[in-house]
Amino acid sequence: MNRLPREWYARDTLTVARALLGRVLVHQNDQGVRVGGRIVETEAYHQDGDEAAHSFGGQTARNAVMFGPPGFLYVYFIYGMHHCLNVVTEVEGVGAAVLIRGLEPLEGENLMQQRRGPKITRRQLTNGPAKLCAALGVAREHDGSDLTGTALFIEEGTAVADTEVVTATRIGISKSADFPWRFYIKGNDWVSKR
DNA sequence: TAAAAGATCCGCT
DNA sequence: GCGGATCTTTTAA
Repeated sequence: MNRLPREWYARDTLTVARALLGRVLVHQNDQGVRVGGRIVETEAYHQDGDEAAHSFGGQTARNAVMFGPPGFLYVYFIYGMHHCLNVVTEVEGVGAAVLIRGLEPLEGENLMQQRRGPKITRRQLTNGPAKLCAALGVAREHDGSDLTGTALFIEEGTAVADTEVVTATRIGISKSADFPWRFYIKGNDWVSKR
């Protein structure tokens, strides 16, 4: 399966957020063990006019990766106990990224279960941004990882038809909350509901 | 130097 | 459905 090239990410953030649905996010360790899943829910964040974005108001030490070149991973720590995983978009200098909110498990489910705990159902493994981060074993040390590299990458998978895509407002934010910048696959079990 | 808010999840009611 | 856990980042004094 081919990995998406860097120029694929160097486009309009909303376009990339929509196009990421159906792609496969994979984390492969040194032993070649793969853990991955199909992206079923995303949210776009952009520095222009989007008060909810970390990049709104300019570059800081935390959000520096968002302003870097596209095709890299932006991981941040939130609420004192959770990590969230983003894909950097647009050309270098623009602070924009796409939050991955939902993943359908495809590979390495045993390892996911191990990381998430024994009482977790299959659907609870990855139906939320912090959950999929834990399931994939992604944390702050992966902030700034190259998505065109060999450890963390996104394969092209299968694009999703427009009839299967739902556009909605974003979740869990208080500012710019009415922007329809959330995309998910209709009826999929791993979309974080609400 | 301190304080408050935050792109969340889980367990209890 | 509601609130607690828990800590990093940012902003203000």
